[in-house]
Amino acid sequence: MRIQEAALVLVDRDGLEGLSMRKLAQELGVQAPSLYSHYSTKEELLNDVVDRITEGIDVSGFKDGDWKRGLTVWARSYRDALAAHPNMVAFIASGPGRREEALRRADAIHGGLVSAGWPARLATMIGASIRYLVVGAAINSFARGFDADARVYQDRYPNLSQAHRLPELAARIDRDSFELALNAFLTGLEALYPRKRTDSGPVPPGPDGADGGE
Amino acid sequence: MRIQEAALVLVDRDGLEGLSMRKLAQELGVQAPSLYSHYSTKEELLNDVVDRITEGIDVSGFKDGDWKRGLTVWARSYRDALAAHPNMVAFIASGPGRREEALRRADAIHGGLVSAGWPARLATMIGASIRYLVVGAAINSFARGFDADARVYQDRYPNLSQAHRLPELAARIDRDSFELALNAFLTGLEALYPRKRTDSGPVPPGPDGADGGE
DNA sequence: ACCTGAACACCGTTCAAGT
DNA sequence: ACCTGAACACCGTTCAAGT
Repeated sequence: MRIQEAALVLVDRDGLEGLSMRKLAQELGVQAPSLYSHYSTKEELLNDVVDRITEGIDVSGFKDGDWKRGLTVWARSYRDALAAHPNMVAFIASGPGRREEALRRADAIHGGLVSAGWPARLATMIGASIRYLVVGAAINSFARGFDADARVYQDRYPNLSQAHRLPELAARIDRDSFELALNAFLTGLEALYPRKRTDSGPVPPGPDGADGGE
Repeated sequence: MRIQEAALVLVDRDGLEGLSMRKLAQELGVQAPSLYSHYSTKEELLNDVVDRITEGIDVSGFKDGDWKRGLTVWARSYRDALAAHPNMVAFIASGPGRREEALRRADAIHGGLVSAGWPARLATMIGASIRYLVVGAAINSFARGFDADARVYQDRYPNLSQAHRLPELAARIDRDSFELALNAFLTGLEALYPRKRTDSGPVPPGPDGADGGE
């Protein structure tokens, strides 16, 4: 749909609160109420935009029962997808998480972990943990909002030749911190729940019926 | 200030977008423009509310160089502070992080890690990782927004007697996932950077001057 | 120093009416 | 099925004026 694309362009350029139905309509050469012929609400439109972004997330890394690789591929592509549209992160994160594409992918993750031998309850918690890291990293990004705050950093680092390098430094810190967090989490997970290579088959489900629908 | 308290009550009750200057003024028995005698902007008022929430975060757990305990105390009280005001989380997270109380506490964490023997660069990354976990957990909370979505869950779990227990189940999954993530991260951190008990003294700073001001 | 009424430039959304 | 103009009930914020 052309509407979603125009909306995403506007959000990327002007921020989330820079998107109004009137401005979006103008960009499309139309009046604002016309948009309600296609979407019954602004939120519905934004949810479609989120679905479009979510489509780029790669959950196919679970081949051969390699859950560590599956999680790493997922986490990195998830983070990349959010980092590509930083102004959408707050909306994506604060939503109730009931979006179609997100649900489909969450199911794939859960399935990948379970068939790699993790009990359902732990699979749910592991999926949640990775989401914490990805969303937290995307939203707490040091590089994000840097431009708006440039003066503060210049005060801290009065050396001008350093100041103009701060954006790339911030991006590096963000990426390194995320990789450290992901790496340490996966390493710790293996240490806390050691498993023989031979019991990689499916495990009987636990007694808990509700694992959160994650 | 009475204004902040009233604002926080309104946000807790009606959500972040349920707070308007007009409604806040009405709650205080005053007209909206009067508020601008105390705050020059709505955002400035909200930042003060955030500072008030942040005051409850405990960064005092670093005594005796026990960095693992320091981080755990910090992370849990940080999470508790956010969970107490879920409607504020999106604003807290999306902000540029230039708030006074938050900065003071970030400095304390960094100092605690460095005097426990961590190099400055790693200390920055560890602090960022914990923030990812806490903010991600607070914003991706399964319990948050549950009420608004009750029907979806009832469809998934048509058993009524289970349905009314879902809020507590969700809260449990949230807490367990957070504890798993925190525990695995700290365990993995120790595994990736093993250190003798004897070199717990301060370590000479690395060659990198800018660690992000975290 | 604090408050007020009136106003400005915006919002999301509805609705009757047009094609 | 899609679009329009007009309107409704809101916003954050400014400003001259009052005490």
